Amino acid sequence: MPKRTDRTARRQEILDAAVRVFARKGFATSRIEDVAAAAGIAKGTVYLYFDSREALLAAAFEDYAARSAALLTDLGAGPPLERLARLVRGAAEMLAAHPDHARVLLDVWASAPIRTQSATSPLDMARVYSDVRQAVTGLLREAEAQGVLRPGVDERHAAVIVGAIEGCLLQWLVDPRLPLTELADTIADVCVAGVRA
Amino acid sequence: MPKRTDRTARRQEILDAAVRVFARKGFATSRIEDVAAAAGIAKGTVYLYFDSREALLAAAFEDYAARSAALLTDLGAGPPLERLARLVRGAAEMLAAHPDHARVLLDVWASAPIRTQSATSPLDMARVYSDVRQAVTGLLREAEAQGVLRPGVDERHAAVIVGAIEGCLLQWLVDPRLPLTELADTIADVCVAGVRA
Amino acid sequence: MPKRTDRTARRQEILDAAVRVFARKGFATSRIEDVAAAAGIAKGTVYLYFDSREALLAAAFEDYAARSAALLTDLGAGPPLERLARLVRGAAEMLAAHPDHARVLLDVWASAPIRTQSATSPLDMARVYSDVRQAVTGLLREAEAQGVLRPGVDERHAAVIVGAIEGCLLQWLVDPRLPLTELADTIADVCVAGVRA
Amino acid sequence: MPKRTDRTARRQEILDAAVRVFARKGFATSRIEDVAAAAGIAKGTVYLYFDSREALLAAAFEDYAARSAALLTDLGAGPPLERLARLVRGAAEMLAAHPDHARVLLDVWASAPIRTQSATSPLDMARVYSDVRQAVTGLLREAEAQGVLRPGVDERHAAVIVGAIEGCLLQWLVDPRLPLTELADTIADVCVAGVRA
DNA sequence: CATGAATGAGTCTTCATTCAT
DNA sequence: AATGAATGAAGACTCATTCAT
Repeated sequence: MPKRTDRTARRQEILDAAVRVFARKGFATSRIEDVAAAAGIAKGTVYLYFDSREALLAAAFEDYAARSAALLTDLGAGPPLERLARLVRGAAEMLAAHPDHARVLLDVWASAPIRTQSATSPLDMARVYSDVRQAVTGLLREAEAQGVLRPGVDERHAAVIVGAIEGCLLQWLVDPRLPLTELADTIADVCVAGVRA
Repeated sequence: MPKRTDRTARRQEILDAAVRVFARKGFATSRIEDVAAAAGIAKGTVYLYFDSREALLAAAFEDYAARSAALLTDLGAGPPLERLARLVRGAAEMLAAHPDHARVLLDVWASAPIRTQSATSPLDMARVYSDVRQAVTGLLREAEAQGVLRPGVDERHAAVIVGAIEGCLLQWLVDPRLPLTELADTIADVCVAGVRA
Repeated sequence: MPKRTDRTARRQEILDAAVRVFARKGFATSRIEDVAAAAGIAKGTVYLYFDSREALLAAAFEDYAARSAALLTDLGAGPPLERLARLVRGAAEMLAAHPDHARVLLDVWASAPIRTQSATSPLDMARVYSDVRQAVTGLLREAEAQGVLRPGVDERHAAVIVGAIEGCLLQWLVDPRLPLTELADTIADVCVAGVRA
Repeated sequence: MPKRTDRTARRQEILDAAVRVFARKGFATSRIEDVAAAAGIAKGTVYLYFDSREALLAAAFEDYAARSAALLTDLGAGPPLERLARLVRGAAEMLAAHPDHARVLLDVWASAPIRTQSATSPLDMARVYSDVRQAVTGLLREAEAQGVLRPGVDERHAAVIVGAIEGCLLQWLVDPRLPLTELADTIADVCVAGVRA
């Protein structure tokens, strides 16, 4: 019942609580009241900051999408395959560093509607992956121009590299015993070795 | 001579209808009545064959798990890395051949409970992945014994290979424009090249 | 929990219960559960027969509209002003005979949206009154043709005659001490005397 | 010298805003926040001037009741039937001149509790109509004393006359295409002709 | 076996009202 | 006085599940 002034901070508190709850129970069985309780506020207060339960999931996705986009711009300098390895490791580490957010991705994936045509949804996971593939494809092209790639490498390989990351993430989410962090190097390893000349 | 179809066949009809419905709308928004309608039967009849809505999802998972296990035993003969490539391609093709079942995996993943320790759930996706990783690890060991592997390859690489498949599946599910079938060779390509000596 | 077969009868039972409840408490404060309780069924059952709380009000209105339309066709024979008197009395008696339905009209009126243009609403009270005015206008025209009307009578007088009925109804609804039935003759009296040559 | 306006004026501003809002959306769907927004103030401020949402409706009714009472005292001089016609026209014109207030009457009517016995409510519409009927009855008695009434006219006719006004108002509220102002003369016409000797 | 009417627990969401600032 | 963040009671509606027919 305190009168908070920083709407943004309060919003983030609620979102963090939501991610925590969604991660524990899954989105499907998480009630708004659970989120409110986790945030230490009343049910109705959640609605002052988010339009609906869905909006909480969408906001969580936005957080992820933003972090994901940031990865693509912080690759530093160096040979393209080195930057690729950095990108792969960065992604794995980012996911491992935010396990609750990562767990919520399962729900984001599941709530992705069948996208026959285009249609932009609030949970445009397709766009995120497309962007990452673009970035990887760019790095592969650079490497190819430098002659360090074996022939026949194309954007499909970008999909496989992105897939390797997400697939390891998935296995880790489904079975936390899998050491995602330790896997980061291996992913980079396989991916780079898999395309190098 | 049962009436029209025996109990097992009718059960499978219902399950197929459920998979169809779950694939279109997602498990969360699919109602028992939708499944019944898709199967051309009444709501109550579903309960004569399945204990609950959850049981339908579990049964769909079982179908997948069985097909997945089958993949591991039909690798034929030949050099281990060839069999590995066959396994990878087989998995991708199996998934692409059953798009509705594949879509339901999104819901299976999302309904995976947090599994701190062991705990066997009706949706033991962890077990499935573990089995596949075991198989891949076996092939890698064989290859290693034959000296065709570069040094340092271990069971982590198995996780990455499995991850590449599942991650491509995921991207395809989230964005059907991605050509999963065409990707099969590329996945095998990268995975094998990524571990070969 | 009995298994009823006559859907129409059950629907009418629920609607009757709803009218009873709405009449006692007003639509605004009547909960679906109240209606269900009055009908001796569970809350959810109401929704098997009506889409929403609003739909119950709309259905109650339909009952009224139908009864109202019936009034316009059962005027029998005789001089037009006699038939007009019969119409007026019939309306008053019909309303008095169904006090609960009449009370619900207050809520129907209040829920009539502002109808700037045309737009057909499920509660088209405007249409009902328009129809009655048409009928009254028809009778007045007949009377005029027979020369029994004083000059200058037009469709406005129809509105006033309809108004007299509805206005008495309103006063009765707001203050049940007013004897609507006794008023029927007076309304007919004033209306006929007010237009006669 | 109060800040900008004194308490009474501010209260009236809010009430006017409320009437505007209630007229557009109906009382049932009007939220306090809507009223505050229409008045250009914050939600909480409304409560400094009105105890509750209901109190706003009651206050709107009071305004109407006061205007209605005023009608009864400004009839000027002249023959009683002339004053009656003036009263009828005055009522219709008053209502037409304040369409928002008139629209709110629909909600006032609908919120009238079932009044089995007496019971004074904050929305005593019964009292208002009773008072008007008294006034009309007074005029009719005067006319009767002057021998200008046909025999048999009593207080029931007063109810019909009041009913004619309110019923026309109702039709206009439900269907704004009806020209209430033009109807004023017709109402007076029918009512006077309906009772004159 | 099959049906589908009935149930009622479960949740989202709204919004009148309060009160700390 | 004014504000608007916070509250939480209230209620519409859904739908998995049951069971009488």
